[in-house]
Amino acid sequence: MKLVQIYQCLCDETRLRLLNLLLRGPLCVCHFQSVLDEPQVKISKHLGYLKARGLVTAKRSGNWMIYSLPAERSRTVELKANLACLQDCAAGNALFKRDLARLAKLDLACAPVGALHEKSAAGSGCDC
Amino acid sequence: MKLVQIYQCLCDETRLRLLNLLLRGPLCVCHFQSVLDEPQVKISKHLGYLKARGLVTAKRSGNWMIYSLPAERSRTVELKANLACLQDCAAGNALFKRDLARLAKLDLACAPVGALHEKSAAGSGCDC
DNA sequence: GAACTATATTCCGATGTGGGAATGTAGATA
DNA sequence: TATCTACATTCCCACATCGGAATATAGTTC
Repeated sequence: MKLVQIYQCLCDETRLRLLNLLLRGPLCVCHFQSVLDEPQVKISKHLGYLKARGLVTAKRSGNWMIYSLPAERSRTVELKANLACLQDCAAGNALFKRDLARLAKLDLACAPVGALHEKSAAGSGCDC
Repeated sequence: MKLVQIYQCLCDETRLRLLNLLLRGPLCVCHFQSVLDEPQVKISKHLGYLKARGLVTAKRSGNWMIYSLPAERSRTVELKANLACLQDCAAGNALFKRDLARLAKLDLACAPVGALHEKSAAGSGCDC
């Protein structure tokens, strides 16, 4: 992946917010919708943009699509550096912090950490 | 300056090359033209784009326009972090390294470090 | 002032992007 | 099988961007 393509992925605020959340771990689309409070088509298209360029991966789990950052070991040096930089910058940004706070609440209400939408989990799915 | 605006400035290869050179110090447009080997209008427009968004500053010196990065102290945390990240990434990139090598040759042939196009300098201008 | 140099701007076309409304689809559930 | 849920895709429009050709401008030199 070329460096400029990484920046092209980072040059939209919605995508920055998605990546900021993904830095905390895998998430399904309904989490993004709930945290960002944006229309489904907008979220889905930006996730598709990131996926087409290799900045995120997706796997299906029942009705849900779980998005993740590529595995640490498979990230290029440039991607590692820029994701780390994004995380640093987001730490001082009100909007990004608000998103993380909302995510934390969702995690409590809707999916235990590490068991996103697993059938074996307590609930019958995602009510977020 | 918002974080996303920084990334918008970084999402074009020509602009990345310009900034990579500026990380070494101030330069005039003819240096950029010579190093990048791109048309004058292309260089000038991308410099204008960066200037309009505060990523570079410009001052006139005779016929020449000298472009610089904003003073270290006036850079936001986000800009500092991303310029440092860019410099790291560029260090491992063939094109950016080639640009720097070309710049080094120009510096020898055409302008002593720190005396870019100064009238008090030896030559009568820039022959790059 | 005329000519020249270095750079910026304008005009134009091609292309990409972002957003929303509507529709399609894969899998689960009844 | 029919329906429902979660998500993706298509179609469309508005708009920004990129690039080059041509032109304009600021400052220098003769």
